Amino acid sequence: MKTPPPPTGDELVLMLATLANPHRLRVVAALTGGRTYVSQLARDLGISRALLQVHLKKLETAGLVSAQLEISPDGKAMKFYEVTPFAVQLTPDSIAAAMPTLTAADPAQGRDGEGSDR
Amino acid sequence: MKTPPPPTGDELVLMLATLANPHRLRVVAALTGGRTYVSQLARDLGISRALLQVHLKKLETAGLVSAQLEISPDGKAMKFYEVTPFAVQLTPDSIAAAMPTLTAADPAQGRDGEGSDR
DNA sequence: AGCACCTGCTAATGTTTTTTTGCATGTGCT
DNA sequence: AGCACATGCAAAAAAACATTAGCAGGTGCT
Repeated sequence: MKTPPPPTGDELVLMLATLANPHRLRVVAALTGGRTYVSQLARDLGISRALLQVHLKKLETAGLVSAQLEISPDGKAMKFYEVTPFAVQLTPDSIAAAMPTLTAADPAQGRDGEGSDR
Repeated sequence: MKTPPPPTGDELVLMLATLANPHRLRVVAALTGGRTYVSQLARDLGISRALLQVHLKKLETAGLVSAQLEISPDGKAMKFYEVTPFAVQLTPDSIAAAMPTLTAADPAQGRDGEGSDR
């Protein structure tokens, strides 16, 4: 088996920012136990559907979960979610390695504001 | 060598929330190349000292970096920072494993608000 | 004394998240 | 028709975070 391709700096921040939330971590954990549909997941986690949907959308945007809309035998439209099998190693070095691909406002450009600070 | 102890749910969120910021990631990356003092680091990264200090404080609170105040031979007080050699594997399973120790507002307690949603 | 560096803190401001509320739509069953 | 479930979206309120600006204090050198 080979190591999964390391994320770019931007992907890394997005991933970290997405996982840096209790609700979203719980969602990932819950889905690790198997796929489910929105309403059911909301009941399992004890949060409102509206809130859960927002979190699911962010997780999906970060590519941490994926969804597929299915029609249950009794005609109900249900959206099932499942986790994406991601794997990222977080260490000072892995972070340093991702920095060159971080495009977030890089101050090391024209801006300069030191000197008369005191 | 053995695997470092997995973080608790709370430590995990704190760590993720702390790293989920471009500036802080750059700080970690910069320190990976060796320790430095605040003002120098601010110049290297091209950001204000005030801003850097705030970020350093958060990184330190999360235990990702540590500092030691030193007096340079010419009498200047300088605060050196260095990275903590952390290592966390981020996968659906590692996250699920940390959930039982996540104390952030756990809806699955007394609260109950389903039923008349529509 | 005045300048160059170093550190630290806070109040105020701007921005971005997070959560709630409310409304719309659709199917099946009684 | 009315109830139970499912989905989706968006505006508005609340809370958390990021950044700036300004002030304080200290050492050494010219």
